[in-house]
Formats: sequence, structure tokens, C-alpha cells
Amino acid sequence: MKKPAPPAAAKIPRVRASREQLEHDILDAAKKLFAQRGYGGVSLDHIAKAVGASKQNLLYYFPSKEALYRRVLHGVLDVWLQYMDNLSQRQDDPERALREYIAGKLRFSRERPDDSRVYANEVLSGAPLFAAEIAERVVPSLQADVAIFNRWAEQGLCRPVDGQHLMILLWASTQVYADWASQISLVLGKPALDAEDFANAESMIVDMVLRTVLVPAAR
Amino acid sequence: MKKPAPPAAAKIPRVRASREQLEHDILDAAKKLFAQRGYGGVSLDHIAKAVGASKQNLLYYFPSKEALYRRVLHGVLDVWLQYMDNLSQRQDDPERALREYIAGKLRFSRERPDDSRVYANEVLSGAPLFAAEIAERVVPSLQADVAIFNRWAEQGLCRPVDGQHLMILLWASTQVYADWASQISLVLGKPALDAEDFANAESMIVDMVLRTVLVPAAR
DNA sequence: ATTTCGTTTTACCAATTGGTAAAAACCCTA
DNA sequence: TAGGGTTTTTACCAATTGGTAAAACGAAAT
Repeated sequence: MKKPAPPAAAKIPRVRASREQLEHDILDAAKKLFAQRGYGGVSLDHIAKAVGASKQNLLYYFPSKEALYRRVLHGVLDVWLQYMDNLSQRQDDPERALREYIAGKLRFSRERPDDSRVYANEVLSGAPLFAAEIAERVVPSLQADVAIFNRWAEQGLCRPVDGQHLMILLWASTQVYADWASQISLVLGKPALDAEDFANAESMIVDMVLRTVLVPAAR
Repeated sequence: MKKPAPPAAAKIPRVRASREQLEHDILDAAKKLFAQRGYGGVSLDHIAKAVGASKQNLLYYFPSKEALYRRVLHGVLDVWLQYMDNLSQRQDDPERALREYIAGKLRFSRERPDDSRVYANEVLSGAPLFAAEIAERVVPSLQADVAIFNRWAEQGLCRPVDGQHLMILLWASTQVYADWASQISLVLGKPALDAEDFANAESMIVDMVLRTVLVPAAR
């Protein structure tokens, strides 16, 4: 009606390379919004506008809001686990393994805060859609890590510790720098967390964990 | 139309003692729902149904959804701070002060999980309505605690530690037992956390913190 | 030039959203 | 029992929600 043959490049600044590109953009925008407001706080229209498409166009790529959310969650969990499986790498050296594990999880908080927050939102709401996948993928990963602690303790490489609660503490104290960033930056009196803050966090957490886990003689 | 004069007691099982009672019930139901789904994920109708009233009746007591949410948040912050200001009590005895602080915060997670989750949801979404109040009430409280650490360090009662990040770690590792309860119970393989789990968490956190904070000679 | 297939837009839909206005019911006191 | 203030219900409202159906578009192959 208005423009019989509008040049596509004029309306959409950058040409959509492909279907995969748009699909990826949708997932990305959805992740950012779900991270901030949770599943119920985001509408398809929000996501559509953020990505510059129509709501119906989203529904062409994803059959429903819940399906889209599940895809986002699935991707988030992939990333989460990927940053997390450092403990199993150096099974002979507890100190180095722990240092790398903590560093990895803090890197996750710094580099992928939205992933962290989507995960936090889901867990916070009781993981209604996700409990099964957590039980299937996260719990075994954690149990493997706990088993490593136990082996270390048997071999005298570390003190006998409650592996489960130690892992929970590691999650908590590293994820908090993504999930609670808004409050932490208020506390630190700066608009956003910078590299130095993460470095300070890391040395504090590493210090505490090593003091607790390592046998005195090994230090 | 259906019942010209229905006995009030038949429809509403327990008689509303007073205006304050219903107001309290609304705040309570709202808290529970906001805790689970966040601000955007809850409708006035949800809350109304949970409390057995009509949406319009809620709006008689609270002028808007946001006003109701603010009231909930305000109450949550009251409780949060109340459980939190234990550090300032025993300024002469770091070990005891820390033990009581950790115990208090874990008690908060166990006794008031919904308060904890409402707070977590708000912080997670960037504290859009609440940054001011956090800056006004939480940050000073925390800075007072950090100052206490510094004084202890000066007096040789404890090792020089990064008080801010230590406090963040204390928050994180205690709140996680409320906010991540769904995941933690999956990990521990039980339907819900019990007193023993909280006791284990407490001894692990206390152990770590004391190892890190206390001077070796003092132990 | 036409067909075809993957994509996008237009046009709807019923249900739900937060909120308003006013009538009705309730309850205590005069 | 008649007011009079407080509380609740009924009746609406426009905007938004997730979702469907079908028409229109665009490029690549025929």
C-alpha cells in the first residue's frame, strides 16, 4: 500500500543472513529478557520488539512461548555445565583443580551473566519446567565432583569435607556475582562490577576454600 | 441472583477479624506468589483468589499492584535486616559474632524462605523499584559490618580480610539455602531440606569463615 | 514467466491484564 | 430503626496476553 517494492535493506538495516541467524537472535533477545524478568514477566511481544520482528514471526520459529523458553533454558544449561566441569580435569592436584574451578565459575558470572540469571530465575521459581533436566544433567555432574573430593580425602590429598555443601557454597559464592550484581555494585559503590572486583572475589573465595580443604601440611 | 442472603460464614470459613487481618492475609499471599514468580509473573487475580477475595477488593486495600508489591518488599526488607544485624552485637568476640551472624542468616533462610525469594527476585531483576531503599538501608548496615571487621583487624582480633567480599560470600552461602532450595533438595536427593541439612550447612560455612578470618594463634 | 517453497504480514480471536465507577451490603451507633 | 461510614460486589473498560488462519511476499528453480 505504502511502498509497493521497498528495498529490504532500507527497512531492516542489516540483511538477515539466514534462518539460523534470526533464530539465534530471537533466542538471544529472549534470554536477556527472561534473565531480567523471569518467564511470567516477559511477553512474546517484548521479545519480538527487541529483535525487530513480529510476534507471529516468533511463533513461526517456535511453536509457543513455553517452547521458546525451554530452548533458552536448554542452551543456558549447556553453557553452565561447560563452564563447570573443570574439577575433573586435574584429578591429582586438588589445589589447582579448585583454583581452576572457582576461576571458571567466576568467568561464567562475568562473561555470561544473563545465562546465570535465567538459571537463577528458573531455580527460584521451583524449576517447574526444568527439574527433570537438572536432575539428569546437573546432579550427576555434581556427584562426580563430590566423588573426587572423597577420593582426595582417601588419598590424604585433602581434608575430609562435606563435598555436597562445599559445592553448594562454591556455586553460591560465584553465581552471586552475576545474579546479585545490581546489589553488589551498590555495595561497592560503583555502577558496575569490573575486572578488579572479580579478581578480589576470586582471591577471597580461593583463599577460603583452600584453607578449608587442603591438609595443613600441603600448604 | 443465586443466593439473596447467603450466610457469610458459609462462603468464608473463618470470619475476618478485622481490616488489618485481611490486609495482612493479602500481603502474605502476595509475598508467597511474588516469591515464586516475581512481580511480572503474578496477577492481582492470582493473589485475590489465593486469599479468597475479589481483585477489586484488593484494590480497595492497595491502590495498585505496584503499591502492593512495594508494601511486600518493604516488609521483606524489614525482616531481612532484622535477621542480619547480629554482627554488631558482640563487638569484642569475632568468633562468636560470626557464628551468630551465620546462624541468624541461615535461620532466615529456613524460617522465611519466601521473604528471601522475594528479595532475590527483586535483586535479580535489577532492583528497579528498590535500589533506593537498598542503598538507604542495606548498604549502611553492611558498611557497619565491614567497619567492624576492620576494627577487629586493627586490634589483632582477626586477620585482615576483604570485608565487603566476605560479607557478600556470607549472604550468598546462606541465602542460597532458601533461594535455591529446589535445586539443593534435588542434589541432596530429598523432597525438602530438613534441620540436619541446615546444621550441616552451618557447620561448613562457620568452619570456612573462621578458618579464614581468625588469626591462627586465636584458635 | 511461472511455479514452488520457505518466510513474513495481516487479520482475527478469546482470555486475561490492571484499573475505574458506582451500586449494594454490612455493621455499628444514635 | 434509621443513619452513616466502611467494606464488598457488580458492571465495565481499554490494552495486552498467547495463539490461529490465511493471505501475501520473495527468491530460487522450472
